[in-house]
Amino acid sequence: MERSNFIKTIIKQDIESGKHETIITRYPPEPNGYSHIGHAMGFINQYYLAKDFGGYTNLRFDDTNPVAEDTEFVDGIKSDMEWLGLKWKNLLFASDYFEEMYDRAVLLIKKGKAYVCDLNSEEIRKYRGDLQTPGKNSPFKDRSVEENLRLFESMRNGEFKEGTHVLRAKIDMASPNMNLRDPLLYRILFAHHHRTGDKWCIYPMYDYAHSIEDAIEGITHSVCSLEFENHRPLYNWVVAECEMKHIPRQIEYGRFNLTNTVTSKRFLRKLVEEKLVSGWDDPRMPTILGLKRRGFTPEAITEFILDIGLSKKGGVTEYAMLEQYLRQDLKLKAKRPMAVLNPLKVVITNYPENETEYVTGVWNQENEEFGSREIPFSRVVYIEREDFLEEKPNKKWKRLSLGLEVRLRHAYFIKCEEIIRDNEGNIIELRCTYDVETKSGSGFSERKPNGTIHWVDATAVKAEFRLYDVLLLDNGKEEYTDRMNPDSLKVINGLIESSLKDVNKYDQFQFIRNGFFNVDVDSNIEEGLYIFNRIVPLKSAFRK
RNA sequence: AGGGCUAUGGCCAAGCGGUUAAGGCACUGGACUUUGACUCCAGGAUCGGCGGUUCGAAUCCAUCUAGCCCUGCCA
Repeated sequence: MERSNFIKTIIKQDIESGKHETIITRYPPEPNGYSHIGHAMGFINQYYLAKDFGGYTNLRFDDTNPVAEDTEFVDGIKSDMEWLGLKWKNLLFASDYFEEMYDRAVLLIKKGKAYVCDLNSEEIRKYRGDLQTPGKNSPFKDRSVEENLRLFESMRNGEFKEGTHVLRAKIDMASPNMNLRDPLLYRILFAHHHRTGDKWCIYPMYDYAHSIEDAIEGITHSVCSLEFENHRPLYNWVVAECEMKHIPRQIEYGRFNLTNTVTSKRFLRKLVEEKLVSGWDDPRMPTILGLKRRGFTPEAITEFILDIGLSKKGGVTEYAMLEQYLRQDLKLKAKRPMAVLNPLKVVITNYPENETEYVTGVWNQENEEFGSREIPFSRVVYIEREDFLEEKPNKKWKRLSLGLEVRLRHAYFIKCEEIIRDNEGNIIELRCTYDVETKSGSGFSERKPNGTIHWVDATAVKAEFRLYDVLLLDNGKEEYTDRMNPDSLKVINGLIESSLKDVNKYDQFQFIRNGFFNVDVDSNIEEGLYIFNRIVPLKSAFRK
């Protein structure tokens, strides 16, 4: 069924009524940090909202506050968006419009709609009143147009210190909407801008700048998050009073949240700075950098975001949903080799010594394009420790136990005959026998094994597995700091089948019965250092 | 003299006056299975509460309740 949401409904109506022919949206990040999955939702939605109707999206950096912004983030955000596979029509910057914004501000002054205010920030706050009390007019509100013009030019020319003067819209100090109590339009900032350098020392505020940017670009639907609802009257005021030809429409939707993780910029930075994670690209981070390194795919993320939908109700989506979209996407894309994370040696006593045969394993039975590989099989193999229990615990146990028979996937049935222990009683080896009649593919059907387990042979290669879990626990605590999952990363050493010797970084696999993994960038294949990130475990109906 | 917004099954979310109230995720059964995976079948809501309008309301009106946002020279 076609996805539907309230914004698409609005757009559809606007097209049917002839209000718009081409739909133009924009993704307006501020280049002051790394993007995360919440930002991805923003761009993905902006992109498809336009694309679904044959329109396009602009990527526009909202660089109106030089104090926080930097080119490093511009480049980072661009590459994040490219990785997601989203294409913008125009790459733009708010700073491209500084001159026009200035001219429009002069127009506002001439119309008597804006004035230079000499109050300092504390005074402005006092004059603004509060939620219950109306504000008072600034004593500078009634300056003459000429004086305002002169003062504003002096601001631009750097004749005043920071904080001494601002340009304000003349609206209504008694408005119940705080945003309309003569909001600031320009402030003085002697800061070096990453694109305009030192050309300007006055910078427009968001509400003023954003409206003009949208209008200049002909944005038809300026989609933003809920917290800007109260700003919409100001947005419309600026567009109207600045006499912009094109009138964009701002529409707000509920921002996306995910359980068991954070997208708070402040907290993410804290994680990095306090080394609670290895960096902005730590595979546990919800940053695009982190998701990429973890092995998440742009396709899964996009489908997930699009399926969540858009509404005016800000909700929290369960992390399990994202996981399932990953599995679905990777299912046919990944080969399905075998890896044993926690090896237990098995000696097949009735298999001839010094002999090796090869068994055929299809890479992915649901995607024949991958073909198959030949897996060496001989007297010694390794199985997963947890696939063996001395006694079958219950009728549902589908693994190996003493006296029981299981199939080694792609190979033979083996039967456990004896357990070898060390001095402390730990199981260190299993002695089994195999049945040559039961070879995989032979059509043997005389009896059923107690299950099928994965294994690796003696030529297996050592590998490190990094098993990730959610960053935050649901423990009822308020503070993120108190919700940190101590087990968000477990590193274990195991074995991968030797056919995986020539993998490449970022290659994705489904290790049979263990989950989806990718090759971490920390790997050094040439030197035999194999590191795998668990992208997501397989679902499991197994219960103790 | 506060204002704005939201409320549909555990989560997300369609629905726009007449439908047995879509779908996805989760969960529970069951089938299948050389991955306890995948796949397949089956299972659950009367729509925040109370009134009203209407032949008919999740959809319109009123009111109540709950939650979120707004008093940066941030965006």
